[in-house]
Amino acid sequence: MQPIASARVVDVVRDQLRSAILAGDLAPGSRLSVPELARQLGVSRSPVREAVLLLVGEGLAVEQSRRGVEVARLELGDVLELYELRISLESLAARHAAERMTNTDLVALRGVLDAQGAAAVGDARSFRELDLRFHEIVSQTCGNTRLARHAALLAREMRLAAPLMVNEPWHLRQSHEEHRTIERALRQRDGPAAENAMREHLGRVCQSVRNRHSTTP
Amino acid sequence: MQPIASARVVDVVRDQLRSAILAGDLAPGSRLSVPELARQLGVSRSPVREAVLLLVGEGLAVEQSRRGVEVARLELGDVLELYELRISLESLAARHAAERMTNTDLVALRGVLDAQGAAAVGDARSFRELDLRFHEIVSQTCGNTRLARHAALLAREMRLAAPLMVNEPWHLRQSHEEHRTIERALRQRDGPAAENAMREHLGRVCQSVRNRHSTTP
DNA sequence: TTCCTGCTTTCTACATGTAACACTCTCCCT
DNA sequence: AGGGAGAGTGTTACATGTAGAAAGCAGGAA
Repeated sequence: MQPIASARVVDVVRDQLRSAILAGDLAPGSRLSVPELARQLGVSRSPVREAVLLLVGEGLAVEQSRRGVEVARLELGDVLELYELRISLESLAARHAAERMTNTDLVALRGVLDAQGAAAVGDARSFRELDLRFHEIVSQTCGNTRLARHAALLAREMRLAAPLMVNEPWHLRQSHEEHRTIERALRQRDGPAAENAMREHLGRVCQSVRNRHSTTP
Repeated sequence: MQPIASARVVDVVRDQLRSAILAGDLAPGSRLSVPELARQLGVSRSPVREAVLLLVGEGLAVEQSRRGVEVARLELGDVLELYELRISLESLAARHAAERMTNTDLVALRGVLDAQGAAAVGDARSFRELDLRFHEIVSQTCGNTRLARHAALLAREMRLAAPLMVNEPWHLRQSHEEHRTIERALRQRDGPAAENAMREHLGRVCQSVRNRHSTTP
């Protein structure tokens, strides 16, 4: 059996807070009061304080000096910054993943895409979930552990901006097709093709977010 | 006067520990015992514990589950990972910096390069210091705050690998010339040229590190 | 010698105590 | 009515207490 070192309270609290933030239960701008959270979670303040600091390190929360920590509020500019970074990092990851992915990884990736193809019709929530899984698999199999870690951080931080995303069905379907193109390149072990496909995919999504908000400010 | 919010003990401790690590006073692999450090620094364990966790978040230390935290030990593979990321991020930063740098920034950059040109002869330590400043200025003026933050983290983490670096005078001189090329592109506001120059510069440095250690393992 | 066992020491992880500070609300003075 | 003092509340930041676990060491058996 694997090491179950996650019996640590701080890890549990961090995961719970992260889930609550990403699910929207803790809205952007909410103050994260350590004593209050400790009471609600039934633990002492120490692990809560640590967990909150870790979330700050992940970019999910921001601390203003002496006034405590609050859930990060992402503007359009932040999302564009994040996309720019994701384009750079994930296209690099895709290139390496094409050379280093195992067949098991490819099967998993195909599974995610098939599920996404089935869900793509109107269920934006499931679609986004599978989108995350797709990008996560590519990033985590690139062989560069630091690249994987930074990419995961960026992807998570971006989830805070869910309300700014474009959820039109045709747009989701287009994303799905682009995912298929990326997967094809990965399966053929064509690094440059995977890199380009990933860059174009994220670039197009970024552009659509930008258009969406420049026309309806 | 500006807000002197940095009277916080945790910030002071973090800076001291970081300096000690980067200066080599705390060698890679050293255990960071919270009670011991608290005694030495004359503060309680709480801020020390927080500071240590922050350093883990920065990649300067690693925690093995339940066995505490120790200063990160960078192998050749880690350095290559870091260079790959830096190439990706800093070349992107250079492109944007070309468009967004102020004239004041350019003057500062030129100043760093002139100092580097004067120091390049045999003083590898000063040279490296100015190398850091050069890359820092470019990254910090790119206009993308997250990109700047991630680039700064990578540059700092890489300082842990000082013993693996190549310090031959001809190599330093070559780096300096490449810096000049980058600066020229930035001054001419030529984004793509700055991007390419940065990518080639870091790529060459990375390659020289790789060669150095594949021939003398 | 090598291996096992039990003790000792130290640390981590969590809990709790507390001074100083920030915000809010009330009430009084002008 | 409007503005400001001041109490009251809640928080942060740091200090300290402590159970349990891990590492190191000693000593004895094979």
